[in-house]
Order: sequence, then C-alpha cells, then structure tokens
Amino acid sequence: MAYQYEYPRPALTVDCVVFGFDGDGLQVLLIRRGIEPFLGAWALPGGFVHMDEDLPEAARRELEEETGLHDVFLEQLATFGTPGRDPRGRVVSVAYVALVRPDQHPATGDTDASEAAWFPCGELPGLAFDHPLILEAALERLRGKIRYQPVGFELLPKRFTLSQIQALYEAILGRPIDKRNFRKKLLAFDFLVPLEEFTSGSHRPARLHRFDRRKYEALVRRGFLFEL
Amino acid sequence: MAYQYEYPRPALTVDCVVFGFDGDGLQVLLIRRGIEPFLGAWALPGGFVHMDEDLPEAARRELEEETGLHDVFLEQLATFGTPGRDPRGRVVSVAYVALVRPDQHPATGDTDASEAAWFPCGELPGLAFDHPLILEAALERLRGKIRYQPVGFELLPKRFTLSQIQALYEAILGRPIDKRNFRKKLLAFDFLVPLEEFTSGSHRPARLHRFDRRKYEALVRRGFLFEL
DNA sequence: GCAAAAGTGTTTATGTTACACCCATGT
DNA sequence: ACATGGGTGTAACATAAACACTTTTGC
Repeated sequence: MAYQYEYPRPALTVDCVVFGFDGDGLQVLLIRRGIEPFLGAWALPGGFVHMDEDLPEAARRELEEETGLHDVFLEQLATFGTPGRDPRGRVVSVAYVALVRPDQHPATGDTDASEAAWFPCGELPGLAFDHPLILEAALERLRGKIRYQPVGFELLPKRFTLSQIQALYEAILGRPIDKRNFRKKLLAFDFLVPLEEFTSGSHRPARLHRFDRRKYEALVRRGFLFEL
Repeated sequence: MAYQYEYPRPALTVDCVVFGFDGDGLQVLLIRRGIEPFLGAWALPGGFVHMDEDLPEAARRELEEETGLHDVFLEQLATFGTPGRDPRGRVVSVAYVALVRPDQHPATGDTDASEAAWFPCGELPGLAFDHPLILEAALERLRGKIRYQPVGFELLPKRFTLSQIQALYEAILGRPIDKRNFRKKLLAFDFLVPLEEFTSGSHRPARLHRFDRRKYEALVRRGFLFEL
C-alpha cells in the first residue's frame, strides 16, 4: 500500500429506494430504525459499505439483511453527501433504486431485527435523515425512466395482463391512459408474448402475457428506442 | 458526536469529465498527473473530498485547482467504487460532468502545477485508473441528455449561429441532421433570440442568436418537453 | 465569377389522439 | 339478467422526414 492516503475520510453508506406495485398504486418499502440516530423512525433500508465490497454488493447485502429481499432489479440513483445530512458526522450515501415484483415481496414483518413495511407513495410517514430528498429523486428517475426503458416489467409478476401494466403506467405517470392506444403501441413493439393462460375471477378472464427480454434486447441492438 | 461510526472507511474523491466543443468535434479536458500513482499519465481532473465540503463544491474546487476553470455547468454523473479501481487502496469516486463554453476554455498549459489539455473525444490517450469507464458513462449521459434538455447551450459561446449548434448536435449524436428541419424545430421552441449581429468571414455572414433561459424555463413550467 | 457557407417551404409519410361498443364471466 | 372488467378499429390531426435552389460574402 505504497501511496495510502491518510487524511480524515467521510463515512460511506448505501441507501435503497425500493419500489413495489400492488396493482393499484406505487409503493415504497421502509424499515423502522432499530438504532440511534432516529431510533424508531421510518427510513430507507441501507447501511455502511464494507471495505472490501463493491457498492451494488453493499446495497444488496443491506437490502437482504433489513428486508429479506434478494435478486431484485437494482440501479444506482445518485450520491448524497451534503455535510450535516447525518447527525453522526460526515456520511456520504450512494443511493440505489430497487424494483421488486409482487411475488418477491416479503410479508410485512418477516425480517429478524428490523420492521419493514410497504407504504403507498402518496402516504409516506416522516423519514429519517435526508431520505425524503432521496425518495423524491428516485420517483423522478422512475417517472423519467419508465417512458423509454421497459423497467415496468420489473414491478409486475412474470405473467401479467395488459390492464395490469396499464394500471402501473398510470400509477407512475399519474395520469389516465387510453386503453386502445396503449395496447396498440405496446403490442406493436412485439416483445410481449401472449400466453394461453387467463386470469380467473368475477369477470371476463384476461389474457396473460410475459415480457420477452431477448426480443427486447435484440430490438435495442438494432437501434430501437422504446418510447411510450 | 454521540454516535460516531468508527470502522475503516473508503477514501472519497470526485472526478470531473469536462466536455468542450471547438466548432468541429466534442473534446475532453484532461490533466497530466503530477503525482503517483500513474505519474505522468493523463487523467480526469479530480481529487479528495474535504471533510467539510459538499460534493459539488469539491468538484468545483478540484476543477479550478487543476484546470483554472470556474463557473461551469456541473452535474453529478455516477459513483464508481469497485474495490481495486485505485492502487492506493479503497477509493470511491463521485464523478461529475462539466460543460464549458469556448470563451471559458483555459489556454492549454495555463495552470500552475499540472498540465491540462483538450483531446478530441475520438482520439483519447490511455487514461489512469478506471477513467476510461467514467468517460464512457459521461458520453452516454451527454448523448441521452442533449436530446431532451438544452444542455447544448452550455457548450456554445453566448452568441452563436444556427450552424454552430447544428454542428454540435451532429458531433454529439454522431450523425448528420437535416438543416431545414433542424432550424424549423429549434426555432419553433421560441427560446432562441435572433440578434442583429452577424459573423464575418470569407463567406456569407450568419446571424447570431442567444439562448433565452427565462423563456425556456417558463415553457418547462407549463409542462413542455424539449425533444430533438 | 467562383467557392463556400447561409438561408428558406412544400409535400409526403408516419405517428398520435380521440372515441364507443360488444364480449365473457360470476353472481 | 346484470354488473364488471376485457377486448377491439377507424378517422382526424399533428409531427417528422425528405428534398434543391437562391443569397451573400471574400478572394
């Protein structure tokens, strides 16, 4: 370690904004803090980065430790480091966005130490640290991203109806979408595979589809741009 | 400091990808390293974050120290922290993108300690650390961003011709653009102010324009989306 | 008068929006 | 039979793409 740098260093954490979709509204997974500072307050899952682990690894580890979630879609959002954002001293946090499918959702309260719970995006409790700021940035990113990359499929079950995905887009974009135009456009991309399976319930069964990642990626390579 | 965290911490740096435009191609400002490691190699300007400064402040400070640049457009890009990316040990770097106008360009070699120079994006020298990776991410961001936000104006002189801005878009997007369609669309946004000044030179003088940020922001507030 | 870049409209093709009714199921 | 959500096509409109010649200046 010939050139080791020896001045004081900020502490480094990761925080995850975990989005889920319950068929109706967009939701965020929060944990109740079990330690000071902000003991008992709701916060984004996250924690300190270990010296030998990469940043996404740290995010995944903290996510699993605090919420039981694993194998989720994860993407770096931004880094927050304003002095004073953490009362313990200088702490810089690399924020991630995670998207989880309903079948991956942990049952509320199924983790050991900390309590985790889903909150509808519109009814969030007060949050610790500068987490409201991070959450706002994550929402903005999601709203922007969903319009030109098919991240929505990371929030739906593997098999889903067209109405479900439309409801998801309406929830994220916050406006109603015309059913016929939405389906026309989405199906024209040709990366949705209609299945011979249907929902059952009190009404007319809806055809299930799955997202064909291969077809999507082939399109992307041919210089195609998703835009909805 | 009741809850100070006392485990080993990664070191934290900022690095800046500085883009410029010379009327022909996109360029990047690099510095020649004056210290180990990678002594003598070209690298992105950047350095360690002080304990009491915010991240953008640190980026601006390093930029001024190493290149003489100040008052530039600056935006966070992403954070790079893979173990092993710096031979001195664990160093996590928050990368920024800076856009500078030609009139702000430092004369090559006008800084004290380190040597700074512009390189065309297509003819970059070998770079220190994982800086090629950071640069690639910055280029991708710029290409994406220029299509829906008028960041291009940060790379042009305050007064510019329509041909100059077209050349900039062509350089960044890497493809030719139809002159008439480009002008029609750009002028239709109505945030370009035609001036009563013209270039002089060996050919027909071109009218100069300036970007009216107020008009642009008013449009954005009315729910308008730039798209080119 | 020639070389070089500036400037200017129209037509065609493509994509987007608006819009209303019938269908299949469970109760 | 009725309530509920699923499913389908067309016409009007708006936006994007293709395309060629004239103008002004310096040399």
